[in-house]
Amino acid sequence: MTRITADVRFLRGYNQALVMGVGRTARRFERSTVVQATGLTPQAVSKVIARLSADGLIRATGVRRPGVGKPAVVYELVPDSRYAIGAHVARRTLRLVLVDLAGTVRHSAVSPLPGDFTPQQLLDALAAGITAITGSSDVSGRLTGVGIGMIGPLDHAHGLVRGAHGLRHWHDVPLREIAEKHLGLPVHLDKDVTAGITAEAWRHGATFGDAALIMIESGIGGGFWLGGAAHRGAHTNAGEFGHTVVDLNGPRCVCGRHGCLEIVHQHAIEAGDIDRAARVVAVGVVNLLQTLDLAHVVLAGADLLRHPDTYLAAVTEAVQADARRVHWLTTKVTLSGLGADAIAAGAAMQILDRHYGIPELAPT
Amino acid sequence: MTRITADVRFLRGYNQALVMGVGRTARRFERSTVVQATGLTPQAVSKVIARLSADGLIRATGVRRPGVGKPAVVYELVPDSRYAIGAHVARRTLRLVLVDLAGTVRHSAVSPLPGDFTPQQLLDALAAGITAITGSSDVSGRLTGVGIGMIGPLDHAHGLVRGAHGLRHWHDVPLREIAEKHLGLPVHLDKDVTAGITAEAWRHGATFGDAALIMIESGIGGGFWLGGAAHRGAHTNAGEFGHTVVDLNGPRCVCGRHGCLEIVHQHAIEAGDIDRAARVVAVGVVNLLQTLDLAHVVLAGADLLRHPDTYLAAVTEAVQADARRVHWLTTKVTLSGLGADAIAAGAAMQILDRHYGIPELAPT
DNA sequence: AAAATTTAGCAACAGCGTTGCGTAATAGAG
DNA sequence: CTCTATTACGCAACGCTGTTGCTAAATTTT
Repeated sequence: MTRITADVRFLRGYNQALVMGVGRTARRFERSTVVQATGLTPQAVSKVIARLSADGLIRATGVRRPGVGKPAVVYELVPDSRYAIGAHVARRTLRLVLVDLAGTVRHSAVSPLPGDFTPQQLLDALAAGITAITGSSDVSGRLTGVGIGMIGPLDHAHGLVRGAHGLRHWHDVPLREIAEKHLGLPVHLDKDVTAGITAEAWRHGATFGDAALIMIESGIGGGFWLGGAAHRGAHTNAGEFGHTVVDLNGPRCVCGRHGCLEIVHQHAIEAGDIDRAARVVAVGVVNLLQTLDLAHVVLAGADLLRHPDTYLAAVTEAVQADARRVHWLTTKVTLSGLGADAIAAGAAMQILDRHYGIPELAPT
Repeated sequence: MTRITADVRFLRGYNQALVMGVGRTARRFERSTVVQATGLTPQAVSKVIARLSADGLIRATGVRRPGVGKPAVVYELVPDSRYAIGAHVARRTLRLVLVDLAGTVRHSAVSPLPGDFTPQQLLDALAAGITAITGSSDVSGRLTGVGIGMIGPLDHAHGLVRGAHGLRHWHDVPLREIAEKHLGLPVHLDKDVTAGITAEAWRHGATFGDAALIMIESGIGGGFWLGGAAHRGAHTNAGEFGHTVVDLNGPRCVCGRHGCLEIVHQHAIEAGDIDRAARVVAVGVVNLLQTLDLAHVVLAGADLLRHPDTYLAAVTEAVQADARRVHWLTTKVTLSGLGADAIAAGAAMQILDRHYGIPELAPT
């Protein structure tokens, strides 16, 4: 991993992203808010605000009278100033969302995908769906790109699908490249779970610490947010959390090992014992906490959302039991606030992040 | 986690750190090497090299004749220009090392610690050991600080030992503060495993991708290097890898759960079955790979080093079996090249990192 | 000896946040 | 009403970064 040089443009993007982060988190903000949140000098904040205003990303919306002194100008993000489209590619469905600069899902639509669909069929479905969305909304000139979240394995850096689980026509498909050509828009390709955790990080803002998204949807996966960024691993293959062994003498899994979290969970489901299934997931989550020490755990996925309260209760209880010995070990457990849109919305936010988020210093 | 502002001093520190990284990795380097490795312009590299030379951190050491054209000046890091002391605090021993700017261990000494030692006893042992080292080596004015790697739980950001496993006198001890006062040097406090993985990252340089250090030494812990930095987790408590469940129906562990990696491993050891113990660790390592997708796994720790080849073989085999399905999933498994010095040396490197490593943008 | 090639630095420049200071807008005191 | 204290905020100059344009030096090749 060769690091890239940092020049003054990095500073510009970085501090600009800090201010945008404040704007997304707090609906309205003034200069002093930003000064406190970022540590920038008031003068620097003025300059950044001037730049962002000129680009139409934020706007003045009134004044606040603090009692004595000149009233402070109140700013707000302009949600309609930029949009991105997010796609969640699952085995049989394509979910498309339109997300604005504030992170709000403005449109959401699901369409079926042909069984064992080909790359061309996906491209056609994407193009048709995007046309439908841009036709019904006025996003002219403000669409920044398309984010695609899908099952792996894939190579995020090169936009390459190495081979999607359960799909035959997806071996070493350069999806990003052909999608950009087909759609005429910048495309970002990532694993579904990584897109999902990005959405959570966006919604929570700068206060979002290390976190994981547990996704239960025809398999169990994990998306990670560590040190202020998505963690993808050395080969964009992080998150195969369902294939960690929790029962050395357990049943054989499709991956060849015995007692994977996923197969143990599945057996409980097939036995009709949702409570036990939820407790199995809880064991896996506590394993994650022991290993990574997370501040947040977010639960998501279609199968999980069939019994959200059962899973939430089991995981919460296990996490609290684990931390009971000490007062300082606090971890929040929540359901994803975006529901079924989580992955698609996160994929869209990854596009917006490319322009208005913290610039990367270490590419690849 | 409030991010801090980035100003031009960040650029200076960042690009300087890139050049220092090249200097540590390649023993000798010239301007064109740095240009290629960092992406900086030749002129920028000249400026950075001028600054570093003025500080005595690097020096010209000759010329290379590339065939045609003006010969290139060859530079090298000046190892003796800066030193740091590293301390590895275990339950019954204190290991102190002197590390130079190149990352070489120049002195190493182990002294016993009293059973159930107190903070004051540790401070005295530290002071005595440091005096012995500085007495026998000429490090006057070039000692940058003391790094302490010890068992947790602790609070890295505030330099606070919350309570060390198995030690009674260590509850909420502000070790960094009192050690800085007692020793008159800057002190960095971190978990042993985090210090250990930092040492590996230093030795491997910029090419070191996501990695873990597995430490087996009266317990099983893990140190993580993710996204170009040490991963400590939300409460500096990451790495309790030994307390992840791998056998749902396994024996009860001291932590209250059943079938933790650590207790299953310990049972195998007690049964005299080292091979089985090693395979248990291998299962844990593969679990990590599935979750985090690592490029390197480094094995370390006193107990592991009693049977290094057995562990290395078992883990290597399990990792290769896991990756056999695909060609692109490559993970290197190695023993720590620093042996028993790994933790102490890493703690020292954390001090050097503070001055000459990549500056942090997101403190706390 | 002249040309080609490679290395390296000087000087001017653009862009960033910072500092110093002046100005605008308000509330409250006299 | 007038004056003062207070708060908000921007202009201008500055220091620092890496970048660009160009010149000079050192060596091999022709």
